[in-house]
Amino acid sequence: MTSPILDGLNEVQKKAVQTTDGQVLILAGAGSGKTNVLTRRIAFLIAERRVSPFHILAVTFTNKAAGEMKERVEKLIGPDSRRISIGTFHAIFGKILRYEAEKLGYKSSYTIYDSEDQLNLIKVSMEFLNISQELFAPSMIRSKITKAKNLFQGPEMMKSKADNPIDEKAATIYGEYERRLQKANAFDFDDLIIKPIQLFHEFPDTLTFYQDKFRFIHIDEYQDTNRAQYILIQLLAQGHRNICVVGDDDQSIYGWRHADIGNILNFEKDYPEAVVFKLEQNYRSTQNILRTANEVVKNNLNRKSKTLWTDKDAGTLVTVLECPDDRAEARHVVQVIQEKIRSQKYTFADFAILYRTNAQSRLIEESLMHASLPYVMVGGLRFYERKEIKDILAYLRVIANVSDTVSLKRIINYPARGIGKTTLERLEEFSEARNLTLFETLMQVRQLGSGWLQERALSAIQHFTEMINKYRELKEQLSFSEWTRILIEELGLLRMLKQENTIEAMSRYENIIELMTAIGEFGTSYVPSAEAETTLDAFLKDVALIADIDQFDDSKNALTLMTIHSSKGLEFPVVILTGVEEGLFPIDTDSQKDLEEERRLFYVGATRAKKDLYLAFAKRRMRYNNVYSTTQSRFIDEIPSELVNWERSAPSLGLGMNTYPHRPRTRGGLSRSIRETSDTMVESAYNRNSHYRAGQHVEHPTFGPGRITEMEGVGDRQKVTILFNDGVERRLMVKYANLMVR
DNA sequence: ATTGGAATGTTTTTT
DNA sequence: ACATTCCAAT
Repeated sequence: MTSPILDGLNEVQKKAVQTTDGQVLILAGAGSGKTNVLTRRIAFLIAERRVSPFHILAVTFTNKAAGEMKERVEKLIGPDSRRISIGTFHAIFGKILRYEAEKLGYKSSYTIYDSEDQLNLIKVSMEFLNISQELFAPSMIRSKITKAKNLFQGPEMMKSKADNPIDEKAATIYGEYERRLQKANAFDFDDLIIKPIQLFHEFPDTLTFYQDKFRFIHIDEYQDTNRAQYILIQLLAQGHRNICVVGDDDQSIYGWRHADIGNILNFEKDYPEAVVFKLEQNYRSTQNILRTANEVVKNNLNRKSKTLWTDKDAGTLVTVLECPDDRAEARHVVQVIQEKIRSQKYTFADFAILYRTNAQSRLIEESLMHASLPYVMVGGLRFYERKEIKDILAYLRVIANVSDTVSLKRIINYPARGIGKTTLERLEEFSEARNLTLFETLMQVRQLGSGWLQERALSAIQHFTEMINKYRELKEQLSFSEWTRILIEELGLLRMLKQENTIEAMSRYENIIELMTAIGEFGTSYVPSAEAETTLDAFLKDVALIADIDQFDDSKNALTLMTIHSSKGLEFPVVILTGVEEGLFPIDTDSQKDLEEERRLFYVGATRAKKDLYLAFAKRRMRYNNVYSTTQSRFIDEIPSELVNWERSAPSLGLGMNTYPHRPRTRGGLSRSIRETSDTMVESAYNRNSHYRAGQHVEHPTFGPGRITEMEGVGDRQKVTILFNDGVERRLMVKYANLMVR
């Protein structure tokens, strides 16, 4: 059979694509084209096997991966592909819950609680149960509850399995927490997986419906699924028994999130008839990089044996950068990048700087800023988790779902309107006694107003409920972005921030504007799928399920900074792993199991590289407040020495202009505020040397002297095209370029 | 009810 | 070193 869908695939890949019926396990090493196989398989099902897109389910690990897969399938078979269900577990089953909420006693306007909301609710539950938060840390309780949920254990089962007083207490809190979640018409992240299981158990008809809908099931990154996800998929797959899972046990790095590597290791036991394909040819990296990754991961005992190979060249050696301390490491990494850009045909976007912990990004960022190199950072503090954003989202959530008590409490007195702690306490007691939601109590407070609250509080409450109700009506009449604009205006937050006029307030101000832009864009692009989600519900769901990596925009010409976890699935010509030290990477050497996961993480990081791989480590590093002496990671020792080129970092003083003995300090501390204020800071830098025009001679710290040939954009987005003396024309962001007028 | 300063915890990775 | 939370003062 010849089909353009199979073009360019190797033999194993073709077979994997064509084996559409029954159970298929695709063990796909890093860079072996597994996403390609998956998309072609889906296209093949539709185009060749004449399966309706309606009957296909594809679960990906991130929204970004889902988006890319959608795009690629559409390219192969056209717009019909839009009816395929592609998305993350959370997105797909969140949507199903939207339709089926009533059966479980929820409303379809349910709210999704993130871990901060979760923690709030756990604290409330503990207060209610009179359990000491000093003795039982709420965050510890949360992790126990979430673990139970991921193992598909309810409060009763958790209690019966508890073998110590802490677990028993946690199970009790779990029960109360569940009760309150339900009352708030809210699901937490884990519920998006386990409530569908519950739904399918309780309503066999519904299960049958979805079994019949999803006749062909695909799960990407199967090694990172957990127990609950496993159960959910088993239930669905029992219908037509067509299930294809793709994964790589060597890339299982989410054990700490209760992912169960056993799911992939035992697939053949679950399905004795399963056909297994091994994709072992790597199309991404050089031999040296691949050998490095293989040699290290080989030390793991618990794995399916496979060896990646490539027909590419040996390539350059892996470079180990030994640095005296963490600052020297950051500086050296930047020097390596500048040198490569100068001497070879590399551009900023070719580089990724990866680290084990987000905290490591700070020094690297400082170093990059100092050298005026453009970068995008994935992770860190997330946009939608910033306080000012969450405050506004809380309004939207309450307007969508007035039962959402966690959000309601967040905004009831923000901005301050005279509903204080005592008032709130009374209201909550009252709600509890009458089994009302907090909002219901607020609505009734006037009728019952027999002196139990002060008149001032009463009228404040009335104002508040009137406002919320006004917007509940307004949202039916105006467009999403129109009524949110009016809401934000009425709250007066922007005015407050402007008055404050601190750097931080300005950054918050900008963030709110950015949120409004995002709302505007969402409002115009969202196409409601008939009688399903309202625009508001859909927006809130998207926001709740967004991952850092989803927002990563690889079209910008900038270096990439992210954790190794976030880098899974991506590739870059040059990858620099930093902090490759004992105690940091591997971070925890307590148990063999954890160590093996760290080693797999190393494998993931190393195999992101196409051409050049750097491993940097520092002999001394600041953590918390102290300086610690460290040694190179055992992973470095596990690499055969003939693959390694060892470089010692130059001493930190007396170097060229790229060192920064005393970096200019903004007032007060650095670190976090840099990220938040960078726009403002850059703006002032931009104002200092703003008036560029075409024809002007300028100097760039990396590329040297050149002449401006073209200008475009304004403010932060201003770009210049410069013809440099090496004859290369480059387009740069003025914001980052740090040009000097000559 | 709001504000400011002190005490406390946090950093491993995140849907 | 930071941010959040807690507590006392106004």
